[in-house]
Amino acid sequence: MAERRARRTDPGRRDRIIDACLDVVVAAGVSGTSHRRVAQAADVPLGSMTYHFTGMDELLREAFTRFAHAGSDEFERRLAGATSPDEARAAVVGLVTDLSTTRRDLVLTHELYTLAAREPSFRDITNAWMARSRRALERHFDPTTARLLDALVEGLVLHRALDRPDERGDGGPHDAGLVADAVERITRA
Amino acid sequence: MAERRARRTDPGRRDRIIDACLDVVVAAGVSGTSHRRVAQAADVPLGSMTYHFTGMDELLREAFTRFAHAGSDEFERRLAGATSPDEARAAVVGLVTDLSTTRRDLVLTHELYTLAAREPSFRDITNAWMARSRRALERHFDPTTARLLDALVEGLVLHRALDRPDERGDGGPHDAGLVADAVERITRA
DNA sequence: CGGTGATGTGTACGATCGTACGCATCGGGC
DNA sequence: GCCCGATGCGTACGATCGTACACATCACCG
Repeated sequence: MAERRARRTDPGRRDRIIDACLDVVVAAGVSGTSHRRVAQAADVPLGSMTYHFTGMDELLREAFTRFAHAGSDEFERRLAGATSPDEARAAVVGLVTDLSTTRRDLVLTHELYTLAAREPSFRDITNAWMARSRRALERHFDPTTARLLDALVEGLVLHRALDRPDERGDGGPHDAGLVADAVERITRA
Repeated sequence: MAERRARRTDPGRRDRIIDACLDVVVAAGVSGTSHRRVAQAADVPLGSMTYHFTGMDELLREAFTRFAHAGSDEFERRLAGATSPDEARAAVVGLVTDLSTTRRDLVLTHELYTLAAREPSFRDITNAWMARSRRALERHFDPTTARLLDALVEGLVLHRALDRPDERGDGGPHDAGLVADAVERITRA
């Protein structure tokens, strides 16, 4: 089997498993994620699962760590472009309205929070994420404002996400203005 | 078996199953919740599960509906006592600092959000919850402020909950003041 | 180029899952 | 007081799960 042998030395197999794990979580939820399903999604043999990871916990931890890093990066990237308080405010509004807008991000974020609510090891991931967000905000706002703003963003994203009854709705046309209003109120202290 | 027969006519068996379901979800997560575990926790035979509920989905839906109602009730109860804007503000601060403070509430809330993020039928539950919260807030604040306040409360509760590295920490002594500050900023428009 | 240790895989096992369905049981009508 | 339809339960089945472990395969060294 040439195909089989080709698989043997496959760098990035671990990476592919991690990515596939996130895909499966999006599709089936953590509760529906199994070694077998991830293996199939990543197109690797079942044995590879236990070879590369000690169990689902480790796999999920790595997967969500990757997801959180990507989110943090985007968060920082958007804020880094701002050179004035007004631009920073606009960037924050953009974060709420654009970011975490896909169903994928939404689902993964909540799955992560749920895990974090239960297990401290996942809370480390969310804590690191929050710390980075806050640090990025503190480059533009005082610490207290940064903290409140961070919480506000979290709540707004969450509400925007759950508010829409259908899958594709965009929360209505007034939303951008509403978010801007909120950011304004918090930051204008 | 007298014991067996006594079980036959057991009113409130359904209720007990629903309550036990929530307990199991807290302990093991939705992903670790099975008919068998809930049956054991509720001290009912396995067959009762499929007799009273068509499947886990229906059971979870009923359980979380109950949970959401309890949360809504508490939310309204606290706000109903306020007779002035200042008292309403204080009530909101109390909501953030006291409510959703237990590990149980925290875990259940996020499990619910996670389900809502994936399935519309659970989103109905969260939508109803949010609608009631907003309506309660609108008795004291204008609609826009109510909406923003609702989002802020959500974010603050979440951050307070995840912030603490250990299980029992209380988020630090400055928190009540911080929350009051945030509420002040949002409502003083 | 042949041997060998490391690397990765296939498979089989025991546990646990949801669910279907035959049967025990009981309240109410005659 | 007895039967019978409805109510609720016990059990068994097939599917799926995680995991262990013997074994195939490859890179590398002598």
